[in-house]
Amino acid sequence: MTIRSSVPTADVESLFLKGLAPHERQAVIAKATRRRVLTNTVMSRQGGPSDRAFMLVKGRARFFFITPDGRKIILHWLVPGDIFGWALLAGRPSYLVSAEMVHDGLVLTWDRIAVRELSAQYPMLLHNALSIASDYLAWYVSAHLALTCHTARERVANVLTNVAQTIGRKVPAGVELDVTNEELASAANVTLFTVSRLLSGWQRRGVVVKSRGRVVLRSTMQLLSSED
Amino acid sequence: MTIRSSVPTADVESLFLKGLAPHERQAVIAKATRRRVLTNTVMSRQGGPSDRAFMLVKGRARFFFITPDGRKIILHWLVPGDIFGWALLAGRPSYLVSAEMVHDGLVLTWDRIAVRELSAQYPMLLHNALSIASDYLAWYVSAHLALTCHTARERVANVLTNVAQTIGRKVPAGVELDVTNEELASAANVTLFTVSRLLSGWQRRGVVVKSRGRVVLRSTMQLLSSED
DNA sequence: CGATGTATTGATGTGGATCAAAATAAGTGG
DNA sequence: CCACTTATTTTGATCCACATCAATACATCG
Repeated sequence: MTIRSSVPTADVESLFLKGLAPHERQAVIAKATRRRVLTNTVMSRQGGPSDRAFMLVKGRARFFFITPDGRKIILHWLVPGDIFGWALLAGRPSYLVSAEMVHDGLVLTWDRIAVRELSAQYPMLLHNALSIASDYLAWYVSAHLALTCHTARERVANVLTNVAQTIGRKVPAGVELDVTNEELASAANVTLFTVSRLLSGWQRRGVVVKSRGRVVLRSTMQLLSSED
Repeated sequence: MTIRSSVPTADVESLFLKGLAPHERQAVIAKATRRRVLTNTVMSRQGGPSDRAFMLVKGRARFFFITPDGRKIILHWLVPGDIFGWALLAGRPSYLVSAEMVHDGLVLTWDRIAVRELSAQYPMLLHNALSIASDYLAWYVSAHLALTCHTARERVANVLTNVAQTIGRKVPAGVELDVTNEELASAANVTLFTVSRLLSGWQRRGVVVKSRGRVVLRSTMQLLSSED
């Protein structure tokens, strides 16, 4: 009765497990509990006690946080193989941001004890976590850049291309994304209205096709070019 | 001829060396080369090949990066004990941001080989690096928050209090900071003019005292309160 | 069919950037 | 000590990208 027989978790490409031998991966995965999670489930909560680490196996999730005035800021989408909640691995008492499921899926969960044992036994995991952390820092540097010296149009365009790369589906007409205006607005830090106007402009110029809760990107990028 | 006899590097409180026994710290430090560095020296350059890791022993440094349109964005001040350039530790080919000295000081430098050996021998270093990385992520989350939903006044006030905590000197009149308007502007992401106007307002209300290249914070914080 | 969430469109407002010009301060060399 | 240069700061006038507000239209579903 191997793990592989029940779910194909060992097949997932994960940066976190990179450099481990197959039997080591098995050992790491064996220490986790598997759990189905539904859309909108919040796995980690910003400021909440960090007592678990997670790996997304199936489905989609994303990081977000809530501002003091109650707005929701979407940071980053997660795909299978990504880990989150590793505040625990870093010895941090509480989670930095919240993570929620955006489609039904499957996650692996390690508790405090498992994390301690694993990181002691496989230093490679620490190395991989550090490497992932540095990827996030890179993401943040570019987000910082975008916030400080890109226009609203540029930020929305960027979010669209990023989202297309992570959660886009290829369809005959282009790349299809399941996102609402509100989500785009939240990720690009603009208002609903600005997103609506920008998308309308792009649709008029044939760059995108809109429908409720969905956008199809035709050519990936003549989103810029300043005319309306 | 111990390291300690030449410079008191082992006395520096460093999160990076936390949890190591004294003789282990010695071993880690022994693998580094010590170097005096002058003000304005750029230690790591954004996008440049990451072939060294550093620890600041004496003096002040800071992270910054240059935007495509040539503006300089100041991110974070460094104090003795802080490490930087650990893109290397994370296996990242190039530095994420630049780091420059802002006062003369002293740094420890590890080359690629030393870093590889040390991280293999002392997994605790990886753990500490991960912990430091998560501190930076926390900083970035709050910076993101500030950029998206704080006013110019709030951001400048925040920068002032942060800077006061890291590079402030206590003087009878309050806390003295060596910063120019331009530096504050760059860190708070506002223009020189806005900084000037805000500081003037605060000085009129007796919260700060200004002189060229220097600010004295009297009471740490009635910087807010919306009136001019 | 109404009910509810999502998207559009126009009118108006505003925080802070941008531009222009001058004042102040600190250094430099005669 | 003064004339001269260069860096830093100030103050006012103007402008604009985008938020905000208000009203309406469209989709989807039970």
